[in-house]
Amino acid sequence: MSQYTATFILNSRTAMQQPTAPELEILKLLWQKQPLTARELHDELETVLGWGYSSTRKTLERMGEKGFVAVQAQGNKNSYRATLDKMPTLAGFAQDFAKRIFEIDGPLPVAMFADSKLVSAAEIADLEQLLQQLAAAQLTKPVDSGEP
Amino acid sequence: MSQYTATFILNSRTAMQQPTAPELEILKLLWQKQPLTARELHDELETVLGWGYSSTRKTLERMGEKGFVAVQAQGNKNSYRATLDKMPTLAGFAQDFAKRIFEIDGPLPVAMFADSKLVSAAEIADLEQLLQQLAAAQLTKPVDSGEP
DNA sequence: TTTTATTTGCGACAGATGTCGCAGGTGGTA
DNA sequence: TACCACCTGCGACATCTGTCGCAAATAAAA
Repeated sequence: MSQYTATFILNSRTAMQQPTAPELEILKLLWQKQPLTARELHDELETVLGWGYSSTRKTLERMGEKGFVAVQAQGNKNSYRATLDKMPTLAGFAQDFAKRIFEIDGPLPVAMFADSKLVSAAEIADLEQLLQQLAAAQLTKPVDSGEP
Repeated sequence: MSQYTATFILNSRTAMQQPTAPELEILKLLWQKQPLTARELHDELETVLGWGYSSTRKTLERMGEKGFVAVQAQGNKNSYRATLDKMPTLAGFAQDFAKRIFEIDGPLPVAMFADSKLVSAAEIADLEQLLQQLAAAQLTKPVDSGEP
């Protein structure tokens, strides 16, 4: 079975939000190499996002509030580590995409992820599992009536 | 060849934005049956989004400003029609998803859309074309340096 | 220990989105 | 023609995001 916990499925009431585009960029870096300081993260992101250092830090700060990353004060500087697991997060995006954009109910065929620069063969196997779980969970989920 | 114009590719400076989640919901309805009045749209959306009538109209209004829909004053009531073409829009979402989330450069395999409740076999063929174009366009596109 | 280079926390601001409510028309009906 | 139901334009407000800048704290260097 999968070594990951399917972070997204739980928590129906709080509607666990997905990371935004820039947040995902940061998470990707962290999944590659962990932990990293704000400065390190920034230096990599700069080329891609063209941000000022402050923007990077603010984003990190907000990600902390949302529980996407954990801060570790190491001496005087903080370093960050992802608290969101890679594969469940990615699977969540995939499922949401399939469902919301294309109205595909069953799990997506993992074949489509073969060319991804992000996932290894081993991870693809996990992804398959996760996608299946998510698809199943979705079918049993009652229609959200949006009551506050 | 595809009967659609690839609305998204053009327009590099203005960065043609994609519709948001609720906006897409509205577009989907319009692609199914066109034109529709605000009230008609609302009655269908209500169950899914749990919105008030005003919210629906405001969203429609903003979609008009963005050029996603066109308004037609018919007597005293307005009806709306989508100005965004279905397949190019969907293809845009797919490509963006592949690229931004999974870092897949080539075009997505169309097989994955087979189970979509949204696209017919004929449309899948078009989708394939569009995805290929988008993937190609992406490769030649220079890195965005974010200069204002 | 005084200075200098970095950090960090936090406040700010503009723009996009979700979500309403109100006031002023218009058409049909009594 | 006076009234009622429904429509439209438009202003408002709370959030979330993207993006900074500043001042206080800390570590490293002189």
